Amino acid sequence: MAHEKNPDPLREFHPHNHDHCVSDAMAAAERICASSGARLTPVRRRVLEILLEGHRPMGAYDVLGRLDEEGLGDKPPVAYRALGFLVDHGLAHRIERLNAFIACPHPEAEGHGAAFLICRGCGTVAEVTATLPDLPEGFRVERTTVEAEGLCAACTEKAA
Amino acid sequence: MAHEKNPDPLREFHPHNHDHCVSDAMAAAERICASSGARLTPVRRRVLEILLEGHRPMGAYDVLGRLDEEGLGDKPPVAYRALGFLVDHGLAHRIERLNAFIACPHPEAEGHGAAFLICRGCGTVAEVTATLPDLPEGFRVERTTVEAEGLCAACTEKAA
DNA sequence: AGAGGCAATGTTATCTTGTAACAAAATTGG
DNA sequence: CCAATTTTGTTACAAGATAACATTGCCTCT
Repeated sequence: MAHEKNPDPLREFHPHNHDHCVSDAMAAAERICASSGARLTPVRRRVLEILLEGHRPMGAYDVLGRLDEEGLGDKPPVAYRALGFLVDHGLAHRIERLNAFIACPHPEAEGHGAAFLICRGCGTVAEVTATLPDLPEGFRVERTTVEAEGLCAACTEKAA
Repeated sequence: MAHEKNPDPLREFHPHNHDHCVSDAMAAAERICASSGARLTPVRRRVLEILLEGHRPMGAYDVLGRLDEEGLGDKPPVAYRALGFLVDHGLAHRIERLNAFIACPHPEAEGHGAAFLICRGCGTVAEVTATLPDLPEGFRVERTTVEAEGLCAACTEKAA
């Protein structure tokens, strides 16, 4: 078999075949856009690749810098629009604590409540699924932001 | 007895005696600072009052505007420093999705995981306690951000 | 009281992040 | 092909946040 259905939820914190992540996620993005009719235009596709290759949260202006190097645009709305598209379609997430964006490693599994583990040592962010516990009744939740900052295993050891 | 230990967790969304919230929270803040040796200086105290009176998330510049009206300062660091102090001491919280700050209604109950319900209809924010579900092992969580955006009961009715 | 140290404030300037608004081009659907 | 819609290009700014350094006030020790 080619790869597991449910890989290590913290693989972001370990060495792993990252090209694999990139190609898998790009293929998933193509499928998602094809089936929903959304248009994965060149800039949008490239921004997704940049996020995937970066493999860490990137600010909108970091992304814009990359686009500029490649002649794909140098004005803020270029980056913000592409990032907005990716977030709207579940292909990327915004990390509120960091004012940054990260590619979604498994966009086809969406609908789940995503949560993010942010290592303050190495800056790595892992996306995990975490259903919120019961909140009080009488409030209709539409979207959640769940982010946990702390230390990954490797950085915990280094700090000890 | 003067008041309940555990009032309606969603009281933010209902009419309630708000002066009561303010005086209770200010008294709690005084106690917390006194016992920890932190100094609740005039600007810090006034910023906390402003947040409590506003009773909703306020941007740093909203707060600064109020301070300016009162001759307490007109430069960004004045507001950011006071807000930073309040957040560090658990007297206020930062709402990441809104780039805004809100007073903590029950600062003496801290240590809990706070979560915020943000109504996109009326802009009201309620703080509730919510313990995060089990995240994967191997990551030491130090701080969490849990924010849920949606509609409160009143705004849900209005929209129907 | 005076001196030294530290916490808090005052101020300047700048940096980062994000968006409104409108014109031009490309794509889609009839 | 034409019209409608979406996407892109661009200008200009709004909003949010902090670095750095000077100054003031507060506490403590002798």
